[in-house]
Amino acid sequence: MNQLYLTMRQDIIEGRLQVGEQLIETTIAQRYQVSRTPVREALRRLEQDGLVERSPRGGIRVKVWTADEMFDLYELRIILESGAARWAAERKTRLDVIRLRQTNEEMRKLDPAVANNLRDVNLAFHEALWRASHNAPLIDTLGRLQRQIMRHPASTLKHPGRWAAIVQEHDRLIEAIERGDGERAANIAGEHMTEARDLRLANYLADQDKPNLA
Amino acid sequence: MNQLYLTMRQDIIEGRLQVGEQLIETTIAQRYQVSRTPVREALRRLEQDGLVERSPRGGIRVKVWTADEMFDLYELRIILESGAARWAAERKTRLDVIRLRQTNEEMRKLDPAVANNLRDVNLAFHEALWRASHNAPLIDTLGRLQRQIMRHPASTLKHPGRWAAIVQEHDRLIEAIERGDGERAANIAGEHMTEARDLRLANYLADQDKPNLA
DNA sequence: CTGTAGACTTCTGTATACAGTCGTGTGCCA
DNA sequence: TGGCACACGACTGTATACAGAAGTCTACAG
Repeated sequence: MNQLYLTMRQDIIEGRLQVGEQLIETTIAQRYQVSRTPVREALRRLEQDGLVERSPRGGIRVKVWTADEMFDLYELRIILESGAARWAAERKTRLDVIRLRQTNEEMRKLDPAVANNLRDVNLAFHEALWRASHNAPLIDTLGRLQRQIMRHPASTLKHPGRWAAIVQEHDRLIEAIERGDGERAANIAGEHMTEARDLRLANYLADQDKPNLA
Repeated sequence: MNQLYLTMRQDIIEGRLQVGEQLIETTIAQRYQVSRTPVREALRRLEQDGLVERSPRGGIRVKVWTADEMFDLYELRIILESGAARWAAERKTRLDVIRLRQTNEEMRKLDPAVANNLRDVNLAFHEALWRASHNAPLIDTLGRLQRQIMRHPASTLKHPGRWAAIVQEHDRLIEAIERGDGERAANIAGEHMTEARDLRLANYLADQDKPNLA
């Protein structure tokens, strides 16, 4: 919908708008060659996305996440992905299963050493999972969360052996969903996200000293 | 912050803006005696709150919830409240426990037959619980969800015996949290919300024929 | 040298005007 | 009489101008 909103969101996610940067409406307007009106709208939406925040002094800045906050985001995501998996097992359609399979097969074909779309295709799998839950507010919430988490480089996918492990876990998850075993699906999804959290946080803590990556 | 946003949100929650009503910017602007600019901002924020939605034709309407969607909202809330209770048990401070106790004692003192602030004080208890989880994204998400659910009259609190039962369940929940028993706290909270869901949906379905309440 | 007051600068909030798009209705032609 | 085209109207998206709040800097006085 809003072109500027999408552009700015991408610019934040991909780091072109620096963390902590003061976002002054007139400056942003000049930068993107539009007037203040669309800038305001974009900023409001980004604020509700949790990608920018108002400082007490009234200014708006690109949100800085501490390690603690990243941990909280992942904790939340763990229970939401578990829930999504459980409901997917209960509510899936045949089309949902096909979509999951197809996306995971795409993932299997990729060579993590050379592919540069690991994050996108992995996200596609999770979106397929969310969708299979057939719970709109849940899908919406997971999307929001994902955008906040995506603010950070997804280097964990390049860890040696990680990609293959992910594809295998996805296999097990699909199988549980197809069998309608909600409990097992929830467990697998929970463990899956817990591993992602631990890897990510190890990464994050290691990067704490390199300010430009944080 | 935004006065108009808050006013409109309240007007939607309390039914002064009718469900399904077409929200045309200029009309709203006249109605609230402001210009279109703040109206646009308020509408965008309400849209992200899920209180209004764009129809494919481009118009914005006050969102209509089907029984299925209400069910989904509650399903989501059940797992989030469970999560909040679990983390509260793990992360609570002494102040959190005091707050929970105090709010529940306030609830105990009320006579559900005559009090007209049942919803507010019950909400205060749950907010205290969320807060005790010390997980900001979770608190944020629960608040958003609550606003969507609040769109509907909370008549379930007036069911005979329901209020006393709620206070007792809260007692058990507080005790589990204080003991640090996350598993038990999560279970109690989950059951608590499940009961709320079932009562609410029974109510909701019974009201389906009375269009003005739906 | 330090504290306070006042003005200037800067930013956000709001109003309004203008442009573009989309749907609908009417009129004309086949 | 039916279909197509053109025009008008209504609504949203965008730009810009104006107002008000708040912070800062400087100057003057104690």
